[in-house]
Amino acid sequence: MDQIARTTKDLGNTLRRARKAQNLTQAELASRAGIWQRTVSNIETSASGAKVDTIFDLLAALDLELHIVPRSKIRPSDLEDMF
Amino acid sequence: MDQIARTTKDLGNTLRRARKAQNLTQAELASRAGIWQRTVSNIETSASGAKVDTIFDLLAALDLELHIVPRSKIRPSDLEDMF
DNA sequence: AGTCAATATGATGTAAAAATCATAAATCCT
DNA sequence: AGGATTTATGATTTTTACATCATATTGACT
Repeated sequence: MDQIARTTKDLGNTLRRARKAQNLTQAELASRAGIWQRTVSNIETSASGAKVDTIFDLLAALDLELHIVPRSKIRPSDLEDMF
Repeated sequence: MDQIARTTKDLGNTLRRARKAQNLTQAELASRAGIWQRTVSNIETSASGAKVDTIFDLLAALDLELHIVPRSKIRPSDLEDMF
């Protein structure tokens, strides 16, 4: 169930889900990541494009990391619902 | 062999490898992605933090996508060299 | 409905990335 | 070594995110 992101919208949605899954408020996450609640909100709603560094701060605070993967690659998780 | 990125440095290295694997020059990639060779160079060398939108432009031009994954998760690829 | 917590958003100043010009430096090829 | 290609980088302008203040708005709970 790992999340795919191809746009900032995807990324915002994924970050929001991850945050909620860990029962964090935007303010709590922001303070952990060393940024502002305002910025978390902006990123989650894709109100503005973010900087990569800010995203990495958030990912670290959520114990997540990025995997860079070929789009066409068929992944095991895709096969699961294939039949 | 999918690439993990936790920092902009990781990301720059990965993007450069992907570009070379596809035999593209920075200028070619830049034009495909609708950005500047200068910017590709900056990102690959992590000379400056980039914007997420720019990264997504590059990833799309390279037919790559991001997967957001828990850091602690043990992946099959990790198991491969485990014994 | 009313309260409290959480999220969204207005405004402004600053910092930094991208655009855009250029050329220098490094790499590759024969 | 020399020439061509590729990458790095200097300088300036424009654009935009982030910081920082604040408050409005929404959502949840009793």
